[in-house]
Amino acid sequence: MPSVTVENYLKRILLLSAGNGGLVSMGALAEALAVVPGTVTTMVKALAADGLVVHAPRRGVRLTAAGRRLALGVLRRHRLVETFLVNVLKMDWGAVNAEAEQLEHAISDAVLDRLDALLGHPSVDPHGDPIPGRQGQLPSQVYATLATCGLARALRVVRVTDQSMEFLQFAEKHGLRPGAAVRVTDRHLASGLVTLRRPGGRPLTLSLVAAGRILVEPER
Amino acid sequence: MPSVTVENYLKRILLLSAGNGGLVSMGALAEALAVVPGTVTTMVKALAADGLVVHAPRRGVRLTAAGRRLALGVLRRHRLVETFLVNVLKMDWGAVNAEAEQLEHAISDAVLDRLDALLGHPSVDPHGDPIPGRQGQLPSQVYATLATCGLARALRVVRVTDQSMEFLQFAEKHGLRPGAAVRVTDRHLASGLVTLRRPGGRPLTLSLVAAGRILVEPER
DNA sequence: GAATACATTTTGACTAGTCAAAACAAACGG
DNA sequence: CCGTTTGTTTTGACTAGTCAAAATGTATTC
Ligand SMILES: [Mn+2]
Ligand SMILES: [Mn+2]
Ligand SMILES: [Mn+2]
Ligand SMILES: [Mn+2]
Repeated sequence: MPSVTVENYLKRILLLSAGNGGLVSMGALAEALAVVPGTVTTMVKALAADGLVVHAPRRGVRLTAAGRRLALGVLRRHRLVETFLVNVLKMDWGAVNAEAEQLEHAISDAVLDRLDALLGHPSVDPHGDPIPGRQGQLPSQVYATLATCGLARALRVVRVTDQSMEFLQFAEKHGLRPGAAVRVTDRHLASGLVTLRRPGGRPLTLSLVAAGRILVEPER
Repeated sequence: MPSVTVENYLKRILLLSAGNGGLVSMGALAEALAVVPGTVTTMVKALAADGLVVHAPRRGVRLTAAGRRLALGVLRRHRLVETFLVNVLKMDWGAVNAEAEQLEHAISDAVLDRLDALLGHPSVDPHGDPIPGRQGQLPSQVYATLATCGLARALRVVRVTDQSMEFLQFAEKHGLRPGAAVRVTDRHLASGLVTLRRPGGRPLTLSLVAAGRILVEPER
């Protein structure tokens, strides 16, 4: 019963509220939703009137419990759909975000439950993004990134936090998907470069910014 | 790029234009779309301005080639989605129409092609409704119905042309799905009753109207 | 502590889609 | 034929969502 627009706003607020204390600025929201800031102000006031968000004027917006519940539902649909598209339909993991952006609004609970069962109740999507549970549980473990981890340690990629097709295709090409073994051989702050090595692969150099988008955990 | 509303209008016009010479009345369209007739008149004028339909005022509306092309695309998505929901997700064939009504607007060509391949390029959906081809080919074979076929002949159900959950569950319960063997043992026009027999099943009586919703062909 | 810069909010306008109710045209029935 | 019924169109109003541009508030800088 919430509109596609409302679902997109709520999901986006949820995703952006990770960084700050849950407060999302109008500007960041406008940018992410590709609308003009004035539009966001207007919509956020409407969402606040519906009890889905709290609007602190000139400071930002945060989800209420009800808003968060809805947002997690959308996110669950999004990530289960992505998992389906990759695992069952064998689509490219760089393409599925755009597809799921539409499908997340068209999947009923009945279909979602069947999909979830078909996929074996996965806990993460193809990018390693955690899939919220049916009751909205969202495990939020903190991981190191290739920009912050220790040097020379045996690591495993757990998540790639960049939805852009270019980055994902680049990562895929170099075997940097969740589960892949990797170790950082060198990190040079002045030049902003990180060098990695994958077992049986050529050394790979990328920027600190890019490295920061790849989350890792110590091997076993 | 056509909106959900436009897609629904075009698909509905296509489905309703079967009966007449392609001309659909405003009233029938309004009824089917669950909007008021004035709304349909307004929308149809907008569709005509976009070259998707031809509006003959006070006579009706018909699809242009462009409109028909779009409508067939929506119908293809609808019926492939229904097939997926029944064949892969094992959903009830009475429930899938409502689900597909939403999903038909959210499926991209890329996803549709994969789905089509996964399903083995089916030519009909779970109700026996023909699935338009990628280039919009729509086989329109004419079938007899249980209300019009010959008596005592060995028949096979090919299609059930009623989307309502009640009818479909009723049909399912009595084994009347596409492929099922059946023969009409008696037809009584005065009372409007048709009696059938399925091999290994009890005799079943239904109204002429209901019988007319079940299309059949001669056994082999 | 002003002056300036930047983000946010407000205002006014626009589009898509809808309804209620009045006006209208065509068909029908006596 | 002429009045009545029926379906269609028109009119006016409303909601959701959006943008452009002006107004406003808060931070930053000197
Ligand atoms: Mn979306
Ligand atoms: Mn993802
Ligand atoms: Mn639909
Ligand atoms: Mn069907």
